[in-house]
Amino acid sequence: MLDKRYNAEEIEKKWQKFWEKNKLYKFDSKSKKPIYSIDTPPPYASSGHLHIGHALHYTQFEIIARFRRMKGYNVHFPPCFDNNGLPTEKYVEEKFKISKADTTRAEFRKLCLKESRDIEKAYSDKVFKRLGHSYDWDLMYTTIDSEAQKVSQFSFVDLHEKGHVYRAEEPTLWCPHHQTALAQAELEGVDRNTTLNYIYFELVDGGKIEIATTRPELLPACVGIFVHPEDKRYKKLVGKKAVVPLFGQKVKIMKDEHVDMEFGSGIVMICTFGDTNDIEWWKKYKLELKVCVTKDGELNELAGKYKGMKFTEAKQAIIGDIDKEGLLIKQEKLQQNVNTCWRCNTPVEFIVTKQWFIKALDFKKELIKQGRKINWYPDFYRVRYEDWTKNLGWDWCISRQRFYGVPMPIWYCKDCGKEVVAEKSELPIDPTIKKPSKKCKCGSDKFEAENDVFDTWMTSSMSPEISVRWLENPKEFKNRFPISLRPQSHDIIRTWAFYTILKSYLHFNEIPWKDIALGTYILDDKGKGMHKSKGNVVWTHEVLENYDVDTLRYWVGTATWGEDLAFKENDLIAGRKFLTKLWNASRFVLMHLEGYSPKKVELELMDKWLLSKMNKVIKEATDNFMKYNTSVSKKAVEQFFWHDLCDNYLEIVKSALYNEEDSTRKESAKYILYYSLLNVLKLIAPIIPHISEEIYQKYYAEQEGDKSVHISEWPKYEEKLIDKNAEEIGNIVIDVVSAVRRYKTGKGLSLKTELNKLVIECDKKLEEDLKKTFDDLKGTLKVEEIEFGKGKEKVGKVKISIFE
RNA sequence: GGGCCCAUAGUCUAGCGGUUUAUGACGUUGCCCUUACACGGCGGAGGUCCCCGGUUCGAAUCCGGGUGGGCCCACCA
Repeated sequence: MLDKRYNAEEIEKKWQKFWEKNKLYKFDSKSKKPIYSIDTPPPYASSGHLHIGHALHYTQFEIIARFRRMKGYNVHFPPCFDNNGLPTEKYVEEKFKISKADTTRAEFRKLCLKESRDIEKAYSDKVFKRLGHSYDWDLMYTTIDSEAQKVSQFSFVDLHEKGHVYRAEEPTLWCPHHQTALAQAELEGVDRNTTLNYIYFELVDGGKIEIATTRPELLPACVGIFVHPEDKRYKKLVGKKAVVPLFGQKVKIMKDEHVDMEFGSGIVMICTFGDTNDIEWWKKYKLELKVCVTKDGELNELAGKYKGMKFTEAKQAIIGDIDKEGLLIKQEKLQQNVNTCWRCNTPVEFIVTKQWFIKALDFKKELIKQGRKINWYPDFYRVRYEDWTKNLGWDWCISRQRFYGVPMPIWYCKDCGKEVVAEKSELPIDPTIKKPSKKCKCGSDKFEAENDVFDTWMTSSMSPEISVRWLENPKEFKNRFPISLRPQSHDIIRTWAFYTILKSYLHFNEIPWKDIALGTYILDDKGKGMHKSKGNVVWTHEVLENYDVDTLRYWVGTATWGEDLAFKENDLIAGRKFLTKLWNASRFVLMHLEGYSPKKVELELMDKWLLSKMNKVIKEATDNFMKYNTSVSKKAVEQFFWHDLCDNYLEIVKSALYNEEDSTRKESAKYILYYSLLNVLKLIAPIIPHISEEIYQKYYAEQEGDKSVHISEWPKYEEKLIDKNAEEIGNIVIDVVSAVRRYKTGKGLSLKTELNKLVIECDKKLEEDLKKTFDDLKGTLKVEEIEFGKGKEKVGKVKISIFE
């Protein structure tokens, strides 16, 4: 039978090995069961990445996988890693103190790949397996695998054929640190203080105007000036020309309603490019293009003597010179929110480069419609998706000037300049290594390979297709798409969710998944986001040094999907206590069930009471798991187990169980104990799989004939076992028990103190049924005699009197 | 500036129109070694259910308006 203490470490390892060895969680492609597939988020395979928040989020949907498996689904649950992206590249650069400029693309990629393989192994063993996650490891994929690359490139080629991609020379969001183009979704706003400089511009025909700017370093690229059409102060300026200080170019003054008369002097200068507004007006009024910045964030020859200076340096130098010329009027402090690269927080610039785009703006309406076909949990996050989609301002820029990533399968003809996109059949391909299979249409066979790689989301947005092997098995794919569930975190709705929905729409005119569930977002104990840079990160392995895996998982079970949760170590204690209670109660129950096999028997009233409650709990737990309300489900089970089963039912049947003689009471109690503990184990197994497996294996596995509790059948709700009458009588019994306990405790008496007589006064209609529970009551309360009569103290629906 | 979410005892949380004199846990406190569990049991104390209006016979629960927090987005050159 069960040991006196639950030895977590040993038991966790034992069953993890058992599950792995028996391939318990293997997806069965031949099974007739309905499929439940999960589009697992590929975690970054870069070191020091997975903190307690990841353990929380990944375990959260792992619980769902376990539930669905028991509920009779053929669960398709692949593990995966994202090793294709800037984090890996940056990490390798830092670790080996090299930059992508010092090495060849092939060499660099090799280093990246090795690094991520090591980390994947470490994460698999030390995080995911350790947490008891039930992936089918044979389904593992990573985003740099050739299959993933193939899907990613295939997607590009397919969309190119469909006319949904284009290459354009456009002002593009640019990260001067990473030296690459970015997508709108990769921006992060950062508040900062800056200086608003008021500068004089001289007018060509005499006089001067005042312009306020935060970016004086862009003066060399100034191509126009705007005032508001209704602004009385400046109406007469429209059509005139002004001279840009220091740089001398003459620019036209124009009018546009977008000018804010209240801000600064009410006159705006346009530089190519300081912000999105500049781009808008540049396009609208077909202004000249003047580029004064380089790709690494310096000024170029257009800036004359300021050439080679970094922006901040140039800003100071230029303002200094303007001041010297007596053109600086005043300076004001200004709170500003600048868009920065989300990975390095460097403010982004707009640089005109040739980049590849996937069309998104044309499909806004359809994408919102697609979003509405998907079930969002919680539902309100759909609004966030719709807001993002509605407000999109740019098509998706997918080319990145980086090394480590999926190569773009394109060449350019050296003679006619036309682009040649790879054939679907030759994917995956690295155009820098292989040449096109055909000549260019112009007859030339000289090509230049595209050196860019895809935006990492180009691959991530295909995770449903990769995970269910779209290209490997297109026939099967049709049956498996859309996927059942996308679990993800809410901060990447605008990227991962959006791009995935977009891709699935463009390729298949289909939604990628039926459900999308937003996991719990972790905060530190003070309610702030966890960031390595803030030093407030809690690591999973640290927590596991002091707490068992199931204790941690129990805590995960209390988290609500879609809400934020502050990590407080104290909250883990509840789980630890629960495990102890479950262990001890199981010891008690199994002790009495030794050698027992369930047989149908006549049930007593209190048995029916428990059965009725149990069925309600089964229904509640099941319904809530179906809706991803893990915590509600868990709470219901816990309540039933701890209070109804342990505190009340076990105490009530205890005297019968310890009675040496076999009795019908003992038999019916055993029958109830058998099923109530079995069902509790099953209902809680998805959340705390190790301890429930241990208890199950010690007794139930043989009785029930299942290899493991985790592939056993989920408890069925039986409406015919809901018994309102038994519940009413049972609740009265519990009230009476509680009152007598209160009486004894109030007098400082032990609960086993014997009492002489208990008198109950109740509705005559209830007497007959209540009488049936007198034997249970006598045993539980150690009372000699119970009778109906006048009661003194009101206890719920009845009155009682106690005689010592 | 726009959108979304949240607000319940010292802390976390359930309830989301009447079944509630608001649930459970952590913490706190008194009693009890009760043939599973003292890592426990039985009790107790602890709450203007953020504020102001409204709807209703009835509001923690619905509506409107505040206040405070969080998140997402936009943005002023």
